[in-house]
Amino acid sequence: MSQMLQIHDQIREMILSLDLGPGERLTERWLESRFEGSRTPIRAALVRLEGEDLVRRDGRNWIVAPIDLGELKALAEFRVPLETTAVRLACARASEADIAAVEAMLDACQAGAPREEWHRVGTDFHVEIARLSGNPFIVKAIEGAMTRLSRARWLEVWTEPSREQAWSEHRRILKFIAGNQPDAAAREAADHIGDTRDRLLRSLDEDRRGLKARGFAVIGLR
Amino acid sequence: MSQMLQIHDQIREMILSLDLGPGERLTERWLESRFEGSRTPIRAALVRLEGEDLVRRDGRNWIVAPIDLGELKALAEFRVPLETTAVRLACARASEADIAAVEAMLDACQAGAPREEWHRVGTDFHVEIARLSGNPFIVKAIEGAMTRLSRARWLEVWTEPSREQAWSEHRRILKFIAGNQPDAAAREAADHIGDTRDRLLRSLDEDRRGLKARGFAVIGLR
DNA sequence: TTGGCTTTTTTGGGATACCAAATTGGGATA
DNA sequence: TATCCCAATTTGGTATCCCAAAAAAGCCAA
Repeated sequence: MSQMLQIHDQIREMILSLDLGPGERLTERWLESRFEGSRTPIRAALVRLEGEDLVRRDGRNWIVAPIDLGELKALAEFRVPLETTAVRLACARASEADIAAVEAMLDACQAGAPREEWHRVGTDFHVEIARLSGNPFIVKAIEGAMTRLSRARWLEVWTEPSREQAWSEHRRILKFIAGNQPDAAAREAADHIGDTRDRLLRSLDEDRRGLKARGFAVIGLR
Repeated sequence: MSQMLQIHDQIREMILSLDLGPGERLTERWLESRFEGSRTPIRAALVRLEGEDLVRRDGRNWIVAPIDLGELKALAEFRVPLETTAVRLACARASEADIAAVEAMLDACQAGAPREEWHRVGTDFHVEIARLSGNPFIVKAIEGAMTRLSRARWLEVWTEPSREQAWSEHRRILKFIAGNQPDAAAREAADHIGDTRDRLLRSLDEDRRGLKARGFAVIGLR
């Protein structure tokens, strides 16, 4: 793989894991020394990351995209029609094997699993459901939405009960798809997205002092 | 504006106007001489265009993204839930002035207008409706979808009657939004997207010999 | 100390240099 | 004439180089 793609993936990973804080400035020269490559592949990686909206311009400078809490509501509003459509299509199109694979993914994440694992599976579930729809545009849109949500979900306290609730909601959605009950699956999916949004906003609101203390640029944080 | 953005916009325009044919190979050195800039800004522009899926990699080479007729169906399937949601939100949120502005845009395109004008307004209408929803993610998704449709619409015969029908369907959607009738607006929008897809596929199918003769890489063309 | 001014440094944008891999083109050979 | 092989060319990937603008650091005077 080209050096540029390696650098792109590494920076992306650092951003999504909050290793690079939201709003933090990135200089091409610092990245140059950090990744031991020249500016050419680094600049290409930055342009690419800008297209994914993980990195932005601030005047002439590069910054890690801040987290915008206002976006979280718009994002839920965006996801509802897409994911309800996705589960309906999944009912019509997904094979039993496809569904079983998603089920296995959920099973693999048990109570003792590390936080990173829960985080990843919680994102991947929605992408995989989108994939069951068979529509690549829906998949890409959900991928983008979940990526944008990803960092806020790290910030979420992500307590045991909220994990439990999300997990059981995922289960329920999948069950309705397996049972070919599109209306119920769609209703469940819409409820789940709304619940998740509320959980997220509530816990971020409770934790706002901690976020400021860590110096993260979180827009819309009172 | 930076040279890279100028070059990006110019290449983008050439692609969307079919000045650069779908599937055509682009070499960085040719673009260099064509735009009288060095490879640095051209390379950045290409990476950016790749993010918009207007340009792709073919091995080590750059090519203009081919047109995939199979995508047209998936694209309509993607647009329906988004645009029905958009018109519903527009009913709830758009001001009379906002709606009047879109109406004025339609009015500005009269019978004698050049083909380019019809093409542009036909795309912009959907983006502007999405904007009335107030949801930036819906706007961006619709922009992307309409961009991907754009070139296929040039290939469409785009006859007088089909123009007429599209125009009156647009009118009807807008009227229902102005009258705050979300259900009717949504039904109208869904029908319009389906009708457009059918018109497009039918006329592309009829015209397939002409497309091959022009050497365009059109995937899924029998 | 502080407020404005100048000088120095740093930064991103662009141009160019260099390389390795891939492609192309000829020409020798069967 | 067809085929194989090697040299020359072209291409994208990367590393540097140069520049103008912006930011930072001194620095002097009030």
